[in-house]
Amino acid sequence: MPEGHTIHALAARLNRTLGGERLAVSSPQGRFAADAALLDGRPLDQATARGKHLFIDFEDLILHVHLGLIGSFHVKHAVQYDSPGTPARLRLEGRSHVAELRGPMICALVDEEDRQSVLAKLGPDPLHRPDQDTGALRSWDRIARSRKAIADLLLDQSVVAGVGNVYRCEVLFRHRIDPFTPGKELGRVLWERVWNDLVILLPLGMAFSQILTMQDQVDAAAEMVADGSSLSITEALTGERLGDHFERRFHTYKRTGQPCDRCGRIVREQLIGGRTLYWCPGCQRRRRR
DNA sequence: ACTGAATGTGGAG
DNA sequence: TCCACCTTCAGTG
Repeated sequence: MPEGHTIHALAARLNRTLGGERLAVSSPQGRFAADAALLDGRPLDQATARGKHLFIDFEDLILHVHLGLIGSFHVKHAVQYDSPGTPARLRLEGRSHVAELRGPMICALVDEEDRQSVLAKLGPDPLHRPDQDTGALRSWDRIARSRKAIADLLLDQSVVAGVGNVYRCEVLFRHRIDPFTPGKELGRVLWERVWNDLVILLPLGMAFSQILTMQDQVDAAAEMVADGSSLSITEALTGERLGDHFERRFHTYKRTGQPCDRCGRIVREQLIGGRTLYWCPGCQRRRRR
């Protein structure tokens, strides 16, 4: 279930529940056993997310994790140590909490040079504060030079880091953009609006552990964060509020064959950028700029 | 451009 | 019961 908001919430949660502690590290499943032994007994200094990548610093050793499509990294109270189903690739056990990693695409020990080369390949991340101001221009540099469709470019992690299939479909709908518009024909001003929207949407997704793109839900969520009374700072910053606070609703994602909630035209799907794109042919037409 | 892995799980049939 | 999938990379045409 991972787009960028999930990984950032996970990093925050690991810091809160296991940060600073010396951990019992193991690989019940076995495939990571040798490396787990190297981490065993070391302090977890810091977990950091960038795009969909997670880095966990254990002194000079760095654990690099990418969940891929089906990976999961569950953090739970140590008392509820009922490990579900298959043994975990990686198990981190602290005094109060246990984290278990299953089915990751990447789980490897790396050095600082490796980390920097991963980061160097990533575009700006709407959830990374230093990128929030500069990201629109940095990503526009890439988009403006590309003939590829904007729907394709949005999934390219070297253009924008952290956006996945749901956010791409939904943000294109929110700005009524024809997904097949070549990057170079999109227009800088329109792209800036999309970027600024992502800078709002991904942090809200992180705060609520749920992708929110319907404007009524976005407004309600933003108000709860600003309000502070209904959502604690901690919850907002760590994504501690898990799911089911909002009904799962989208404009186009997985709505093939159903009428568009704005214009009534039938939502369509098509493979682009290797993934299923959902869009409304009525709202999302090519525009002259 | 397309295919197969990693391997959990919710929703369609 | 099946299978697509909020992902990416390595390996093949």
